[in-house]
Order: sequence, then structure tokens, then C-alpha cells
Amino acid sequence: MDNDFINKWKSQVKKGTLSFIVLNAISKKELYGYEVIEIIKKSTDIEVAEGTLYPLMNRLKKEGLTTSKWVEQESGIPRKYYMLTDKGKKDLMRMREYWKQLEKSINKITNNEI
Amino acid sequence: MDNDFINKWKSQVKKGTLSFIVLNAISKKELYGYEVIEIIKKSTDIEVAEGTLYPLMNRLKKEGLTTSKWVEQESGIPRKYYMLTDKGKKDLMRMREYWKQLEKSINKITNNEI
DNA sequence: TATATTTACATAGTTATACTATGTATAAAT
DNA sequence: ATTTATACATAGTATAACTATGTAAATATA
Repeated sequence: MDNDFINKWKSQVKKGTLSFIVLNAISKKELYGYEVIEIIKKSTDIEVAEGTLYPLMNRLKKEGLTTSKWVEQESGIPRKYYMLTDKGKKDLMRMREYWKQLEKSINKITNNEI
Repeated sequence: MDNDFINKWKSQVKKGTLSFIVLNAISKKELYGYEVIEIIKKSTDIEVAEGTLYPLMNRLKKEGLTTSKWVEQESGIPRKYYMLTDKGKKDLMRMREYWKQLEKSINKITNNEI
């Protein structure tokens, strides 16, 4: 209840940035879902719930940005690895451009340069 | 229909960034709604529909981040000017900190530094 | 040996916010 | 006289994160 607005805002900021972060993460190396959560936590300190991540992974696949393959483990539960498709790579490039632009715009506005 | 994913993504990125941009914009100078749309368009090239902006302005006020006052014009329709409350100023500071952190995290991830 | 925790996947329902479409009203431009 | 620009607003829709919950195997702990 404490700072309701800020918390809601942080959650809203994730809408968009989260898919961007995920696509970037799997762009250099195939990753499985659970691993993505850990990597994001470690490198950005953002906590992504499993109930957030798995539907997102499915959506990215359904939209044609990723593919996946199951990999059996010698021990333990099989892992579903995700990788970018050509469309995924292309879209990620465009997202990076847009993000760079947005970053500039927001810096301008926060630094009173309107 | 062309690039559906990217367009949806851009719209999602706005959820969060838009309120941040608006708060920054009115932080240095009282602005009225219509003016906010023009300023955002000019300084960030982001097109905000009126049906997006006015509900947002009302929400920010309801959440206690802004107040407003009507100002009659010698000619033309009265304008509703918005300004930050103390809570609005405090929250904006925290949003700026969070954004700075996010920017760093995303730069790290896009530059393959995981 | 029994129990709790960690790993690894998934979905149903809820919430929050941007978008679309639409409406009202005044002033200026064509 | 009609269109465009200015200035506000709301109802309904779509999207995506969040909460809660569930399954199952492996490992750690009591």
C-alpha cells in the first residue's frame, strides 16, 4: 500500500521493456525459461515471476520471433531452449533503434531541454 | 498489418514511459493538456492521442501527483493547467532513479555484457 | 525416511493502461 | 459556409504484467 503509484509504474514500464530484455538475452545464446529469469535477476535486478515469463516466451514464439527445442537432461527435468528466428533478429534491431531514440528523448526531457 | 509485433511493442513501451514523460514535462512549467501533446510530439516525435492523454492527466491528478487549475482565455476555450504536487515531485525523483538504473541494465544487455 | 526447497514447466483470472472511436464547443482559416 | 485547429472529455477494447495455483523431478535437510 505504501507507494502504490511507483509500484504500479514500475510494473507498467516492464510492459515492453521485458520482451526487449528477453530478446536481447537470447540473442547471443540459446537459453531456457528458468535460466532467463535468473539472468535477468542477476544482470538487471528485475524480478520476473514465472507466471510472467512463460506466457511471454510463448507469445514471442507465437509471434514468430523465436523458436524452441526441448533438450533432455541426463538428470532432472527437460529444458525448453529458445533462440531467435530471422524475423526475431530483424525486429530486435528495430527495437534497439527505437529504444536508443527513446532514451535520447527522455534524457532531453529530464534534463529540462525542451 | 505489416509489422504488427513492433507496433504493439511500441505501444506497450508507452505504458510507463508516457506518464514519466508527462511528469517531466510539467515539472519545469505548468502546462495544459493540449500543450503537453504538442510538446511531446515536438521533442520526442511520439504521437499521443487525446484519448490517451486526457485520461492520463486525470489519473495523475487522482493519484495525487498533480493539481490543476482552469485558466480563462481572453479569446478561445479555457485551459486546464497542470502542475506537480510535492508527492509528484518526490515520485518523479524516484522514477528518474529507476529509469537511470533501467537504462544501464538495458545497455549492458544490448551490448552483450551479461 | 519424511519433508522442504530448488529446478522447470504451465495456465486461468485479475489489473492497469494505451488505443479507437466518438462527442462537445469555440475560434480561425478557406 | 465549411473546414481545420484548439481544447476538453468518456466509453469500450486490446494488450501484457501480476497473482495464484498446479504438476513433476531432483536435491538438501531434519
